[in-house]
Amino acid sequence: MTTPTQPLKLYNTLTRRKDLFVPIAAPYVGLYVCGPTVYNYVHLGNVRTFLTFDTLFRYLTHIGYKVRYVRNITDVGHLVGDGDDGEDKIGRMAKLEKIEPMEIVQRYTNDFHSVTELFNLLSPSIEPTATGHMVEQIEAVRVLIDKGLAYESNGSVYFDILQYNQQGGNYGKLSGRILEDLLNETRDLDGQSEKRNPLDFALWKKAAPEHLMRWPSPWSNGFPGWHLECTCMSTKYLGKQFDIHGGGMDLKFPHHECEVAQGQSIYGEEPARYWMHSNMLTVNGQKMSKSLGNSFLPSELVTGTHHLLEQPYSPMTVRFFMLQSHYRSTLDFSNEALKAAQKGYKRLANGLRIAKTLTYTEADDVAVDEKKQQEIRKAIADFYGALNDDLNTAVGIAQLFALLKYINMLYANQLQSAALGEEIFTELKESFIQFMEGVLGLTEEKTGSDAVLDGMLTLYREYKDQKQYDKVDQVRSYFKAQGLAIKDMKHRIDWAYEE
RNA sequence: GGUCCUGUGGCCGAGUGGCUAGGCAGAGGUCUGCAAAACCUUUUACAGCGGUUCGAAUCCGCUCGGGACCUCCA
Repeated sequence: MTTPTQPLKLYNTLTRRKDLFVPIAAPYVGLYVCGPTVYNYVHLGNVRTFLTFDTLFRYLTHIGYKVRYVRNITDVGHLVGDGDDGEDKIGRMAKLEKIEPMEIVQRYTNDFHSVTELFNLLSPSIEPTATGHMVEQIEAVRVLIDKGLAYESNGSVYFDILQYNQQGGNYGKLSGRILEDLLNETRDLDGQSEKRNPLDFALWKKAAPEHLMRWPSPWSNGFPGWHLECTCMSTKYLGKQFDIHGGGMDLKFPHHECEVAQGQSIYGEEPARYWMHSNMLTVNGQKMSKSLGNSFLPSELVTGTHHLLEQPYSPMTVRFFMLQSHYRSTLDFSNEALKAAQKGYKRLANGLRIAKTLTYTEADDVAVDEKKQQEIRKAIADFYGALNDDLNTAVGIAQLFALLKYINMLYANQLQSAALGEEIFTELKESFIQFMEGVLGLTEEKTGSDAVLDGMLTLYREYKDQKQYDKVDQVRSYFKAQGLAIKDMKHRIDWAYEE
């Protein structure tokens, strides 16, 4: 195991600046990401967050870290509606459809997995579920009560925020909130008599008689609070304190704030050293969310059936589209932007296909082109520089296009491989393939069978030699119908992905 | 209302004090049976006003616009 040498900087929500990433125990890295609540289909906004951390996982691995990537499935505990008197989301769906809660969980977990596969998101090292960690959660509640940081009320247990701060805690430090402000804001909403303070959040909720999902506990038959599962699962698999905790911007408060308070209280240590938050995907400037009804399902995207979509877009097009922006910026979803992304992605995909076929040819009569050598070296170095700078995939992709130029030139015989020298040639080829597939997760989307295409291409060549241009055009149409174009180069004929 | 983010060329989108981001679209060229692809060249910019500075898209202030969180949310 070589020690990673890339100086990676990550924007840390805790410090509000880009911090040099130094793992607790290099080369090992612990990464925890809040996964989906499986009560409905995941939409494209959700995908953006998982894509962000997929990229982080890939890059950390690429530069030599051994990453344990934990991404949970929330299958209980989320409340519906206002405050803590709401119903469990999964339970509510189950009642609506008259099926078992775990059937709901299974259905949407399956859907989630098919979506991650669609977008080429790598599987996490561990994918724990909240229901599978009931014992740990109950134990955590007990510890908090013992420490005087939680209290029972009517069979439910709440985290005592005022007490936490009196004991030296700093509720609000992650999300940048001031406790006094929070208290002022919530004063009016009071009406939740079970709590000592409206800010207190549920660790354990007593289940109402009609509530389907319930577990026995010392306090009541009930279910755990939403924030507790992540605390229990992250620390169980990554330790009391681990390297990186990620999630969507909208989880910063209260979810992650509560996790900090819980972890600090239970273990006496801040749970994560780096907190990362990815920004929202927007539609016409507004956050994409289920509740606003402006969300796209991945399936709608691929088929182009959503009323806001003018055409289908492939998963890799979307992946490329998202990677072209920085993860901390909002990204607006529009047809025009998607169409542009589609063309950009196709060019890169062609480059990938080509790069894999390139071979080095020695030639004594070809002069070495030092300028091009330097440009290639610089593009590769700049790619790392971009990713090291808080995962700037947008700038990274710009470097990919710089490399692409040389790959295309080599392929079209506009540049001899000998002009680069074997070392640079190999670096160019290997880097491009690794950056594309390994780091950015961008792969080719094959549309036809190679054997058939090769056959058609042979025909094309024959017709061309015989100057039967009407037939030639027919073959071209055949390719075009499959989203492919024929490339006529001086030294050879091949096909390429087209829009 | 409180806290915070944001406003870049036709479109998307990087960029935090001086150096061409990039993609898409547009224009011209090389190549070609014609195209396409590829490569080369190229047009359009930093919301407005004021300030700091030798110098600002980049820092500060104000104005206007957009958004997020404060309640479930990736």
